[in-house]
Formats: sequence, structure tokens, C-alpha cells
Amino acid sequence: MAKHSSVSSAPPVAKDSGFSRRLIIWHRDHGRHDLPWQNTQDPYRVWLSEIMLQQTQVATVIPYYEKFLARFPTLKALAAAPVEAVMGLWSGLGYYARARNLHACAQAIMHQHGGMFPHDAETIAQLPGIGRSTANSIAAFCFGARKPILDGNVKRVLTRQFGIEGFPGQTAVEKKLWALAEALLPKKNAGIYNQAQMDLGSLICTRSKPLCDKCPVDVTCVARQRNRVAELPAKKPKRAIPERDVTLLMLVNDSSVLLELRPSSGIWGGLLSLPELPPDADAGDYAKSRFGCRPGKWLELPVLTHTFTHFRLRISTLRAEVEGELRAMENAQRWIGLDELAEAPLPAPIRAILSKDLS
DNA sequence: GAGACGTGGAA
DNA sequence: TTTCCAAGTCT
Repeated sequence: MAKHSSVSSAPPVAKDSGFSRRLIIWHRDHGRHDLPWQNTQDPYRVWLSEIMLQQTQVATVIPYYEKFLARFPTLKALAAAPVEAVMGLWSGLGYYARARNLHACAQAIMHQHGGMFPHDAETIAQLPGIGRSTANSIAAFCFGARKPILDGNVKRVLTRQFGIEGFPGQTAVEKKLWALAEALLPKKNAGIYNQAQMDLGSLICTRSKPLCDKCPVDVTCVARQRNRVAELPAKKPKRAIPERDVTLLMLVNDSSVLLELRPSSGIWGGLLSLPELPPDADAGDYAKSRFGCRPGKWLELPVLTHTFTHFRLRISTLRAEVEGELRAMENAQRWIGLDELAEAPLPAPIRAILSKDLS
């Protein structure tokens, strides 16, 4: 090949290398075809699965998806539901802004798009909770658009196949990957091609111990040629995560427990949780002035350490029985019946604390 | 444009 | 046990 003096920043992709064609052929016989959200082009179902699957493994999503769809079979039903019911079905899945955005998105489609899911990727991407990759995925799957995705699977496949160095979370690397993803798109069957990449990343080009011997694009894989499969994609630079301590109050009577609705922004946004005792506050005084109840003797429950992605939380819990009239003094306060906890929108560690102590 | 945002499975 | 990180988006 004649040496080229191109100044283009476009990735060095051989467009006729057959990458997409090989993946599509491989996918026909070796891909996943029976996941609960597959074998449909219903944008509501595809969209719901895409949101649930963000940063969440397939096996974790399946039971949530089934339960959610049974409760809200249509976009219309979801839009008409109270947001608390949506949060309750999301309880335990994490990244709760997804649930809030899901509900807002359903209402936006009902009210601003006449109840019809928009077909155009750019329009879809304007909806709450839907970014470029999710919008493209829906547009390709449901409406035949020629649009690429760039999720964790695709990033892993592309960084290895083309020897892309640098952490994919970096803007510059991600930009390069998007350009690559666009350039590799087949003329037809973008939706199947997108799925094929995810299946390859999930089944063959796995994070550890990839099955290169079974890979349909192993002969063109730069990482394999350079023996860098284990080093790509580059790891996220790690930093020490901070620790926080919190003391929660568990005020209970025979049949209910006091919970507080957390603000929509911040950790556990929009969920119900045990009220937090401010540092240096006296539990008895605080319960009386803030919740208008008279707790009995306080019992210290075992400390629970919960690790988030970005910090570690040590949770101390003070439990006390209350008697007399139970009333919420603020809009965010709720006395929740113990028989209502199963449906309540609780964070996972709070649910664990409650079920251990109240069961 | 880095950091916030959850949880649980895998190594 | 610790570390990593999974079908990303929002600010």
C-alpha cells in the first residue's frame, strides 16, 4: 500500500475488513436471542430494558424487568402511575435517577409526543434519562435507524479489536470510540449489528479470560496480535474513596415505622429512608422536636457498612419504641405500615436493616 | 468535563 | 476480603 499523508483524525479503519459482517454472521448462530426484552420491536419494552440495563448486569435486571412490565404493561400505564409506585418497583436496582427519569420520560412522550414514541434518534435523545447510546439503540432496534451504540461491551470489543489505548471513560478516548463505532456501521441491519457487538462482549470478549479461540474477529484483533488483550481496555484510574458516618433513627410502634422522603437530588434521591440524626444532636430531643413523638429507651443496632462506587458509608442505627398519636409534622415524613414495606421505595441497605430488625 | 449516582456478582 | 466494574446519563 502506498504510504499516505493523510492529516485526517479519523481512526485507521479498513471499512471493508468485514468486521460488521463477521459479527452479524456470528450472532445468528451464537448470539443471545431469548432475553425477556428481545423478539419485540415495541419501543416501550426496548426502552425499559435499556434503562434498566444501564450499568447493571443482565441477570440482575431480569426479575425487575418482569415485575415492572407486569405492573406497567404500557407506556400509558406507566405515565399515569404515581412516581412513588415506580420508585417502589425500582427499589434495590440502584441509580434511582433512572426511575425518576423513566417516569418523566413516559409523561413527556404522552404529553409532548401524543403518546407515540419518537422514531428519530436525535429526538429520542432529548428525552429524560436517554443519552446518545440508549437513543441510538432504540432507534436502531425499533425503527431501523443506522445508528451505533457505545456501551461497556462495545468499548471492550473496540478497544481490543483496534488496540485503542487509554481509559475509555476519558473524553478523548470516548470520542475516538464513537468515531470508530460510526465508521464500522454496516449499511443494513444496524440493530442486529449492535446486538451482536454486545453479545460478543458479553459471551466471548469478556473482561477476564476472553474466549479468543471462539471469536469471529480474532484474526483482525490488534490486542491479540500485540498480546495486549489482558491490558485492554485500560483500567479506570483508581482513587481512594472517602468514608462517611451516619446515624439513623428507627422509630417504631406496633404496626409502623417512621420514614422520610429523601430529596430528589443526591444519594437515594426520591426514596424513603430512615431519618438521619444530625451530628451532635440528641436523639430524644431530635425525635421530639422534629417528629413530635416520645421515644422510649434507645437500642443501638449493629453498625452496617455499605460501599457505594464513590464512598463508603458506616450506618449506625438507633431504635426506639414510640407510643401515642403518630403524625407527620412535615410533608416528607411518613409513618409506613410494616405490611407496606415490601412495596415501599427503600434503598437496599435500609431494607436490609428494617427486615433484620422488624421481621 | 470530571464527578455523582447503587448494587451485587465475579475474580 | 478486597477490588473491579456492569447494556450510561446528568450536571
